[in-house]
Amino acid sequence: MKPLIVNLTINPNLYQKDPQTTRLGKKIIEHSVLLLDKIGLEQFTFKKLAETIGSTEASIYRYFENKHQLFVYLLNWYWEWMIIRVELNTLNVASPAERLAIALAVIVDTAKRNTSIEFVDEEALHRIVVTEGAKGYHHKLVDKENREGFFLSYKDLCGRIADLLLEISPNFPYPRAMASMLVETANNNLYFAEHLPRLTDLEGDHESLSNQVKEMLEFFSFGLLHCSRTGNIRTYKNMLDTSEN
Amino acid sequence: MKPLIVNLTINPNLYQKDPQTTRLGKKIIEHSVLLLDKIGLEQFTFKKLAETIGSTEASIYRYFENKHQLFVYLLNWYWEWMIIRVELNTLNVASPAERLAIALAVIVDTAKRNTSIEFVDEEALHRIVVTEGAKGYHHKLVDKENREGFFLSYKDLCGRIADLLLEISPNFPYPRAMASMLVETANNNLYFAEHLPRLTDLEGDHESLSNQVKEMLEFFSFGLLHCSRTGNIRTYKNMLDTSEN
DNA sequence: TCTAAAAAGATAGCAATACTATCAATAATT
DNA sequence: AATTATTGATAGTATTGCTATCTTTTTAGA
Repeated sequence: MKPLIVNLTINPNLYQKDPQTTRLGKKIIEHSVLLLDKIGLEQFTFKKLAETIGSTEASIYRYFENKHQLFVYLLNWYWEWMIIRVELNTLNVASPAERLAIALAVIVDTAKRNTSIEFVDEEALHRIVVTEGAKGYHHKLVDKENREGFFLSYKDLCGRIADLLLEISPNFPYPRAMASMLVETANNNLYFAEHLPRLTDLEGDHESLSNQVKEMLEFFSFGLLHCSRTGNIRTYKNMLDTSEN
Repeated sequence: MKPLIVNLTINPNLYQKDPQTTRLGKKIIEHSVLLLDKIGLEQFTFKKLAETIGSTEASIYRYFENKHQLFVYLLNWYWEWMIIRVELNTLNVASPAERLAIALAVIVDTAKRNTSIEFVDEEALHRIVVTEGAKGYHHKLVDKENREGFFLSYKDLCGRIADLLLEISPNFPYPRAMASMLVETANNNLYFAEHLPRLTDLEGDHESLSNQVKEMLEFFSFGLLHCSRTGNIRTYKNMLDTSEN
């Protein structure tokens, strides 16, 4: 089946001129993903980007105020794409537990790709998010940018996962924290396995690794959702204390 | 009781000249913490730091190659301090579950402070770690820096928590991933509560918040440790599926 | 206490970064 | 074909991220 080519809506505060509307704009998106993947956010400059696409710094500044805005634009692209994939892949799935499992698969990128974003290398974009995504919202201007809606898509994505958690266990005490934890943990463990292996238990090639991360996230989610139905944490702690082997 | 003033050992690869040995070195540490807390990593420059301590750029470069090295130096300071606090506060505690609870309290900073680091504002340093810590190891040079031991302290800290998890439940399948998740989740939720509240369920003033984070991390840990003893995840998922609310 | 060495300060300079402004050339639309 | 939007070309500025050199001050040892 031909992948559905999706068109993403991005908050206009994230650009000066909508890059999706022009040839140069699309080239900027396309090659900024490739260049960021290649050299990383710190080394990335508009000058280098301009050189690789045969344009000029000034032209790129017409689309984005600075590299941070461009970076967050790309993050939004990614989050919006995740939302669509979760949506699409859970459409006809009745069981909320199954829908959660699908959402987790989408986030670690093991779900079958039945969507494609025009002119963007999705795997490169995923690597960028895994490697540097957190920089998008860890800085002194978060509050201002948050007010301007820079992180709406991320919050929406996490919100949908939180809703699934609640649907499964309406009394679950930490749906939002759990949702953001699952997303962050997915990315972190992919990153750690490659660069700081002592911070994870998982290893193997890309595909095997993704599957392991997915399994682990299921263990965390379904384990805790189950807990919140059956017992209370004080009890657990005491049980663990006394049944020492 | 007077707090124990601890002296921290930092990997020599993290500095050009040991800042702990000179007056200027100590001033650099002290004021880089304050300045980073105030203006953030992006705006922080050696020039500004030099101005605030009445010194010069060139002099600071004698201690640190660049601001990234200084930043990771401070992160190591923080991690080493956490290790010492966990160690000290769990010394005479027999129960591993209790020791884990203490470690979590130290990480979210609710444990009683019975140590102090000379000339460093610990609360400012903690805020820096919460806000920007992840940038220390999310970049293109991780592998090189990891080989040089830049992250040994972080891995050690997480390793100790992983060991506690295993001590409580020897069959727990993801001790390392769980340990790094707990540390990252602690920082993230403190950050989210302040800046992106939809990504967490917790709110309140600093002290109340820290306590809530601690409770949540206990819920996650003890809940999952319990799971790993009693059931298997497939079962949980199926149970959740069929016993719909 | 004098002396040598170490540390810090002062100054200069350079290449790269992060922009802004202006004007000419090209492409797209009507 | 004319008008408008888009891009390119060029220039320029302030800041950043360094390195180098030389002088002055501080420190430690004999």
